[in-house]
Amino acid sequence: MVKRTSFEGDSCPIARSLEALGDWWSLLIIREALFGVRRFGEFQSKLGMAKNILSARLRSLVDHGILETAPASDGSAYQEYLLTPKGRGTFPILVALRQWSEAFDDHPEEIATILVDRAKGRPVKKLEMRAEDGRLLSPADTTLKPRPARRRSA
Amino acid sequence: MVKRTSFEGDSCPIARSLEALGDWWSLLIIREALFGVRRFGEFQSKLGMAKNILSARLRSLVDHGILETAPASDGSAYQEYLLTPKGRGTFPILVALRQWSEAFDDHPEEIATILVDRAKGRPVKKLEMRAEDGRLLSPADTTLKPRPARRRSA
DNA sequence: CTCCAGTAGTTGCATGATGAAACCATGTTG
DNA sequence: CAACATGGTTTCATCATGCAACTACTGGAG
Repeated sequence: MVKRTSFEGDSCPIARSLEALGDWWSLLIIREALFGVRRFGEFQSKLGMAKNILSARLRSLVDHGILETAPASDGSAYQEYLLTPKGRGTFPILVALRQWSEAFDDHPEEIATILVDRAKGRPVKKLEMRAEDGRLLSPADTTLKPRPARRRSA
Repeated sequence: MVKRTSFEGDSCPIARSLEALGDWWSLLIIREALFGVRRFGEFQSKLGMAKNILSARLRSLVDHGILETAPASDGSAYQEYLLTPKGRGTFPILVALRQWSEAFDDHPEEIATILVDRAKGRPVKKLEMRAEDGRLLSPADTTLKPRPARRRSA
């Protein structure tokens, strides 16, 4: 069996995220969902992707608890795809991807939109990593520790 | 011609990021690089991936300006792969992926490591989205605006 | 009720991407 | 130079992706 290697059992949380989100279209589907897209046909026309792939991805995202299907809402007897809290929790990931493009893309003039604070209409600040006490952290200021085992004693 | 659809010309910055980072192994390679991995064989043994795929990904990451090849460093006449500033700029993306796993994974007990502040040994805070003036923003507090055209007048 | 159009998929087939292992080129060691 | 390690490329089988065609169901017009 050759199969694409799965990261499912991997102990690295990044690999585990990619197991659910790392497929070619998944994050773009979630992006559309965050914009309010709910219907199959709407995803399909906005993303311009093949319907079979969309079908497979939607099912995978539902299986991973990122989307859930709801029966209707606009009268028609079809179903729609709604983000779960877990799905909405991907927002920082999308913001990080967006900001990385904005900062490093070779052709930033081709980027059509900017993410702004709705109240002021001003661009949002870059995501910052901070310590518990609020100190700003750079990558070099961080390190990995083994996860403390959850106590099993009484 | 069938070919995987490319997001290269897409105006969405998220799609543009995924064009460079969205391949199945790319972010894990970058994760290792951020940990200090530099050599082909070291990537290969740590990630357990096929050498041909690693070779293709490394080349792609170099082409995208995320990694660069340097001639030596440890005496041997081989080359090594170093992160560029653009590559190091992916750190928030990896942190966002990690935190999403930590927050929403169905089996968080399988996650082996936690990212901590090196100085205090305490977990880093969750990434926060803030307005220019420092107000904390939720997804609903943000919206997209068309990018203001760069003035071409004299 | 019947016909027609639209929505939401599924199925089939062609092709690109991926994975495992073998092969190779170069440098390094004895 | 022979033997070995490093850093790949090539080969081939399988998986994933993409496109088109097809089906099932819904809703509305006549």
